[in-house]
Amino acid sequence: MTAVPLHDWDLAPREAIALQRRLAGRVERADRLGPVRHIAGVDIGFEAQGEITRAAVVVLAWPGAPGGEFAVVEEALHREPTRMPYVPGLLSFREVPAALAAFEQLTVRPDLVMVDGQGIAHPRRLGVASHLGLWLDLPTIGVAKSRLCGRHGEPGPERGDWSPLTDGPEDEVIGAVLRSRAGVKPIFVSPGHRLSLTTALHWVTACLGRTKLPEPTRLADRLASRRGEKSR
DNA sequence: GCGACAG
DNA sequence: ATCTTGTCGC
Repeated sequence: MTAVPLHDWDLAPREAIALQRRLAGRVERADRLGPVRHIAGVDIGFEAQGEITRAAVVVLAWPGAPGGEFAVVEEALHREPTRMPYVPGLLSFREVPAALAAFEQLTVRPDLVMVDGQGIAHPRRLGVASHLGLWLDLPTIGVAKSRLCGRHGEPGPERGDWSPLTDGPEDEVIGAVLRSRAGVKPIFVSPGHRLSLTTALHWVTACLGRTKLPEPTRLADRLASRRGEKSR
C-alpha cells in the first residue's frame, strides 16, 4: 500500500499542496453509498485563544421524525493542541487529524458524513470534506457557510432553490449555492467523496430542520463550540 | 503588482 | 474560528 503515514499531516505548504493534487485524483464523484441509517455531522471549534482544537462528531439516526427532528445516536468530542494556523486552501491539514481522532471514539460507523467546510469546491478539488472522506473511506458532503472559490448567481428565494457553483476555464460545476432557508444567506454544498452533487443536495435538503444549517452539521457545530451547556 | 481567501 | 450586548422579528 502507499498509504500516507499520519505524521505527514505536518507538511510545509509546498508539500501539502502537492499532496492535495495527488489525493484529488482519488476522490470519487460517482455515487457509492450503501443503505443510509446513520448520518454524521463533523465540525471543529477552538478554545484557549485557538491553542486547543475541539473536534466534534454527532451521529443521527435516519430517518428522523416528520418535523425534522433526528435522534442522536452517539456523540464524540476530541481535544488536542492546535497543530497549525488557518491557511486558506489548507484547512484539512489543520482540522482532519482531530476529526479522525473523534471518529475513533465512535462505536457506530456512519453511512454518510456532512462536514463543515468545502468538498471539491476547492482550488485543487480537495476541500476538508473530500480529504476526510478519503481517510475514512466514507461518503462525505461539504457544507460551508461561505465561498472559497468559484462563481455563482444568486439562488432563488425559496427554501431548496439553488444555483450552480462553477470554476475554472471550462466552468466546471463544483457545487451548489443552496437557499436552505428563506430570507437567509445561502450555504455552499459540494460533494466530498463517493457521491454526486445531485445526491449531496438530496441529503442536505432532507436533513434541513428549521435552521440554515442541516441538522448533522448544526449539532456538531454546537458541540464543537460547547454551546450545549448554555441556554438551558 | 492587485485582490480573494472554507474555518 | 473566536472575542461579545443588545436588539429586531417571527
